[in-house]
Amino acid sequence: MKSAAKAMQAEEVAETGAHQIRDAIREAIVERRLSPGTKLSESDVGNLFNVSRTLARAALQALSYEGLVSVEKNRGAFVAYPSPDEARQIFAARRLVEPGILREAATRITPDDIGNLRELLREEGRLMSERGQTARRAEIKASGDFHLMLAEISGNAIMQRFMEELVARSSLVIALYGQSTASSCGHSEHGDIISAIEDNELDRACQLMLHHIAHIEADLDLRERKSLGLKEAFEL
Amino acid sequence: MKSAAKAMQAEEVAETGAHQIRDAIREAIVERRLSPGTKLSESDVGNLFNVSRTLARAALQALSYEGLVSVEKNRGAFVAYPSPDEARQIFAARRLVEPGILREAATRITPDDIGNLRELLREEGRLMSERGQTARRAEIKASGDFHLMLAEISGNAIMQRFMEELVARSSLVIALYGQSTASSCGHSEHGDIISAIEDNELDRACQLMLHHIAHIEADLDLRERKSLGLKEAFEL
DNA sequence: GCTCGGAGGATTGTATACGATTTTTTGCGT
DNA sequence: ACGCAAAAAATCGTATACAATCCTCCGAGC
Repeated sequence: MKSAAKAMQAEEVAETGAHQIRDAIREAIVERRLSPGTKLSESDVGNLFNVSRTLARAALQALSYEGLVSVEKNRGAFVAYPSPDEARQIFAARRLVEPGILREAATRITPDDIGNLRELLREEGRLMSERGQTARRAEIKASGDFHLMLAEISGNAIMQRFMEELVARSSLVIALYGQSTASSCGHSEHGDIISAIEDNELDRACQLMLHHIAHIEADLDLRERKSLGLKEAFEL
Repeated sequence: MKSAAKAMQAEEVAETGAHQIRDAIREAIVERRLSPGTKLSESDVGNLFNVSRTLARAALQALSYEGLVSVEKNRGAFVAYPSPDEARQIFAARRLVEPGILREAATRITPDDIGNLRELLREEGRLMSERGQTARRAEIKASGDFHLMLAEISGNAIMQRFMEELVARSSLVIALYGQSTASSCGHSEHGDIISAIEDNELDRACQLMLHHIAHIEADLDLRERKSLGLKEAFEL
């Protein structure tokens, strides 16, 4: 999927250096190697990648447009810490757009695409059975890639980019509010959706997608954690 | 709408200076004072706003994330010149998300909101009957604001931001491919949609929205204009 | 002992400087 | 005159420098 996506999307912005840094940090965030709230100082980022603050800053700026990083004036950049309300909005957005993307994708899907999707699924399953951090991270990415691949198949680069943003932000939300340590994305549900598409049961596929998203959301505990950094943490 | 929108959205990024510049340029693009393809050199932008290239660059960068400006490596930034295919994708995206936004908005809409919408409509109508460039520009903005206000009412800041991007890019597309010099957005159709919402006829409202978008799109001539900058322009 | 205030350090905001790349111009040769 | 090549100008890419702001910590005062 990576090469295909890059190819059709045209390289657009480039911005040489900042691009790589942005992608590297985004990947770290999505794979949850960077936790929400972590400070990303411009100097540190610059030193880490051996570039000047100029580029580090540009990368952080870019990530803030995607909602993965929040920069506070004169205070610095932090890995985004989505509020429960933001989390709800992210999933509401996904419920709103994913059925539409699915419908669009279904009208253009080729046997090749289905092959690729099933391939991705197998990979996902394989990772699920493996142990270890790296496998867990790869699994997180793979489960998101399923949704992204559908967006890619839909042929609409704009919706694809939007979905990339939503999936990435979802990863943050799950990191923050997810309860089950299990897979972030019901694996079997992905397969069911593909099957429904194959069988040309569009409406059912959409229903499954909605259920799937609701499933992910149901695993969240979206109560305001007011950090209780006050004395409440010790009283009682 | 402006103050309400600002208030609920939280100021987020700030980035002080670049923010203003970005907004100013975006407004100029959306109101079509800047034509697609116009070069926006960093120095010129900087001089124009009396800031350094650093901030000018940041603003252009930001606009490129919104798809309003395309920056080409080592060549500079230009007001985006959406291809016919891009144009189709923009409207496909709108058809995909606007009904959903409308549904969401309908469940939360208050009498106050309806009042504001009707107010906006009256303003739009007033501008339509006026002559002159400034009136035309204000009308363009007002017709877009109708869609944006619905997104705002929906209460989903993420969808709202996405719609802002789509509406802005639509303006570029219409500037490039629009045929009728008339209003870019069927004025009466907006009113019909509000009425349908008021009457609680949700499905009809969505249908009207889809027709409305199709209407706008139908006014476009999306044939590849290969600029015919060659001799073809004079042969024959 | 606690609070308030200020010096010091750290970090961001913005400007400027310099090297790299592209575009334009100029001038030579044919 | 035309075309091509090299120099000049313009513009971007990145680094560095300086100013402004914020945070920390220490000391004076109550």
